[in-house]
Amino acid sequence: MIKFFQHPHLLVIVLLLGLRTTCEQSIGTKDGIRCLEKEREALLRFKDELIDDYGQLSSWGNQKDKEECCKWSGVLCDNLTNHIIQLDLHGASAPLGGNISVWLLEIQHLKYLDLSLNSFNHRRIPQFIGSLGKLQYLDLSDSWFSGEIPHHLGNLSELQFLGLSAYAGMLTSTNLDWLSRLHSLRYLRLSSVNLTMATNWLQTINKLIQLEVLYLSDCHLPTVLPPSPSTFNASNSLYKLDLFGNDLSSSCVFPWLFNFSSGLSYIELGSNKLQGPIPDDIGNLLSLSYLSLSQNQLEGEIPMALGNRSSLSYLDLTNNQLTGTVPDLVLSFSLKNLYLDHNMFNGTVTQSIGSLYKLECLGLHSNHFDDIITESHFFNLSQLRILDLSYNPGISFDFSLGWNPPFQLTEVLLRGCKVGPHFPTWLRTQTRLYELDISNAGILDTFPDWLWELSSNLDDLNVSHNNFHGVLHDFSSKFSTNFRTIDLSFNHFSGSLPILPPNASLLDLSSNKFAGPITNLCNETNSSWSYLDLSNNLLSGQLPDCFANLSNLRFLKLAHNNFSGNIHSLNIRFSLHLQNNSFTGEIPTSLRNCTSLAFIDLSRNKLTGKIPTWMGNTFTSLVFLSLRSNEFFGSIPSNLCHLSHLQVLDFSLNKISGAIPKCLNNLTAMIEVDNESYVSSFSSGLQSYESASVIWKSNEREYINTLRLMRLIDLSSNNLVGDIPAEITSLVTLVGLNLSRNNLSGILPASIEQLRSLDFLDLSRNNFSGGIPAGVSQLDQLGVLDLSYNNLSGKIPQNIHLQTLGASAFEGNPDLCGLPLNKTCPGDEIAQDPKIIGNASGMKDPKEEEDKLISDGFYISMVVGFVFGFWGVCGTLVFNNLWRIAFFKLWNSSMDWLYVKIAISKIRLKEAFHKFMNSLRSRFFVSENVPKQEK
DNA sequence: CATGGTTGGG
Repeated sequence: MIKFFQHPHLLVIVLLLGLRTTCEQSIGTKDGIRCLEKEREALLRFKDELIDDYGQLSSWGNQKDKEECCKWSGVLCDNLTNHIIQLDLHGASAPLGGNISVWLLEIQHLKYLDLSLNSFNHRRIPQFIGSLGKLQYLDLSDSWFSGEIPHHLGNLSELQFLGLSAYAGMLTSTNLDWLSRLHSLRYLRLSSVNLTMATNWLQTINKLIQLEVLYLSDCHLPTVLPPSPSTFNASNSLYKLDLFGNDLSSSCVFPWLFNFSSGLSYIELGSNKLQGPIPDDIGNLLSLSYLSLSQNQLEGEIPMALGNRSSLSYLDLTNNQLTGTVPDLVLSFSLKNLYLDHNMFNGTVTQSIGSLYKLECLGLHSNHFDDIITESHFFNLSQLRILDLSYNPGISFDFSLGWNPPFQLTEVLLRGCKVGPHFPTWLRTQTRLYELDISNAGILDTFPDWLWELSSNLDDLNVSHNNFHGVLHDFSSKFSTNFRTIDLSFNHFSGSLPILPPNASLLDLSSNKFAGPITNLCNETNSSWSYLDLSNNLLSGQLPDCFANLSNLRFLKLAHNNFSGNIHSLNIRFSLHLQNNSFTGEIPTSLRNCTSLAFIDLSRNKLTGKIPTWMGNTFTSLVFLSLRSNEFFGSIPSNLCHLSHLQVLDFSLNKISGAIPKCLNNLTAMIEVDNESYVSSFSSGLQSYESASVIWKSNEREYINTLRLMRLIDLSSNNLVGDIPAEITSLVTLVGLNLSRNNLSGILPASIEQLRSLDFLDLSRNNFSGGIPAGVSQLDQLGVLDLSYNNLSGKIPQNIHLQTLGASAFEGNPDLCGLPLNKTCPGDEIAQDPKIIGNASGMKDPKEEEDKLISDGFYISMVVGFVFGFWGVCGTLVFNNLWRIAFFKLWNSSMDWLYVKIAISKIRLKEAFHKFMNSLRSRFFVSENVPKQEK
């Protein structure tokens, strides 16, 4: 009662309602109107507090012609009593907002209430909904409610259907006791409700003995031990169970699962932490038609008990560590979908698959199957639509030249299989294709012209990493209007650049032998193009004017060609790579409009002029800026210090003069561990296309994954004067600093010891004087130090790490003394300990030199970055083929690099880390070419 | 029965 008085408006409403009820005959129609006046009144008041931007409730009103509320949209009245029994106000196409008024309580006979897919702006679910005691159906899913689910819903004892799924854990329930009172519940959906604290979830579910359908995906369910069989009282009616994405273990899930009688027909357990073998008991689930155990850590073979059951039509075991052959017995004739991708299966699976005459989708991607596939394998598979045999290096094909397959495929994915040497002619019969990937498939052939006109639905075409040669003819009039991606990269295509589909978004023609000008790019208005990579070809001439019209272009990569002339009229959103061409003139002012650029590489051209001051104010998201090896002059504008996301600044090999700006400490990305701008580009997926070449310790290398950890300032080989501003030493995450080959002078700042992440420090060939600050010996991540050819004096700090860097780091400073130089300081004894000093002559053995390419410190920090970065992006990649492939490529290249690194590393960390990396690698990308681990 | 959204339906 006290609570009641805290809400005086409730009192008023109840009094009003009471008055009406007594004054009114509830049954009987007036002028053929069935609608009960008090219910109409309540609905109008209910509507008053809603926001109906889309006019979903425009039929609700108090005008004379709208009197019949039983005809209002979403309203259903009972045929006999005329009471409103159903309100279907789901907002799939026209979401409602605002507030859910307590006037709803006046619709006391309501059995069905659907408010799903609306937009209630983080409001709480009203407690009073628990007072609509006649409700049998309640759906509040995905309506932007947030907070704790009110336990009052537990009063709805007639409820059979309850949908409360939420967006990304906006709703929580810390204790599910309220749920156990809903004895009539047949359907329950709490997907994405945060149930971290609901340790009683399993007990609660077990009390719902009428339950038929249960969705608990992405709920953060805590792992609990299943109840002991004596207390177990599970529903016999459950037939559909979805526990996707909960990190549940085998010991939690399986014992529980197998206590249900044989009625379960749909089991989704993907993305959990199921480990060990698939239990034989799975064979007791006699009604099983859908089983997904994907994305777990299951090992061992497919149990025979799963074998040949007439009901199974969908089996997904992808992304586990399953081994062995796939026995014929397991392959049920009723299977329509069979996904075994990313496991370690071997043997010949394909013969038995040939009898699965209902098969529509077959995924065997990334296994170790060994087989020669012939026409007879496919004889019965007339329903097949999707065929993915990618990354089974042991699979090859033997089809007769005129083979006419019994199926019409929509997806053909044969990446990394032995398809070649000739282009598979049977594809010519497949006229419904929308995705074709025959990349890296050993094809040595010319490109078949008919492919361009094969299917009007072709979306994605990837023939990269083969040996295609010859000229591509102009088939622009035959292009599929659906083209999204075309990847012809890493082949030997020659001749002039073909006319490209105007509606595609990703076009990669890089690493071929296309030659000559690219003026025919401008034949169309290519406003859909988002990614254009023509790098590593023999293209030349000036850039055509049309680039400014490519209004959606995020990536433009023209690097490593022979383009010349001025760069003009560009309109790029994210990444611009023009390095290694012969561009002349100044940085174009049109770049001022490209304010969202994150990567600019103009290195190795013949560009000139002053570095524009507007750059610092324009590119607020810039991460990478290289003007290396051009003919820029003038001083470094201090405006550049506004580039707070900048990680790589490379102005080396120019004619830049003046002093180093003191404000460099404003480059905050070089202070912070994680760069917001970079991380956001990473999570948007853009990053998976990005790479950048960095000169790292005299070697050019392509940084892809690890780029996000790189922090580099390279101003070497210019005409800079003055001293090193102490401000630069506040860039504490800086990994590389190269100021060599300038005319810098003064003493080295003592605060240099703050640069604890520094792996590479080159100050050689300047006029620095004074002593080497003792703090340099604190830089224990340093892999390369070069202070040679200055006027430094005094004693080299005696520190084991510094001395192992070699004498060459200090030579050319006549007044320096002490180890590792051969020159003893005045008054010092010669006290060499060969074990510590090693080769004091300054000569390093080549192996050691290689080791320092990337020092241990950078390598460790990469691991840290990897752990954080990888997981964030992996989930989105797994399901998007394009990104997945791109990422996979990057992954492999970075892994190769790591293995090289590890092989030559002398650190103890090696073993532990190696295990860790291997477990990751085998879990997610069980793939070929895993280098042997060193003992 | 109840799978669509400003997000996955694996």
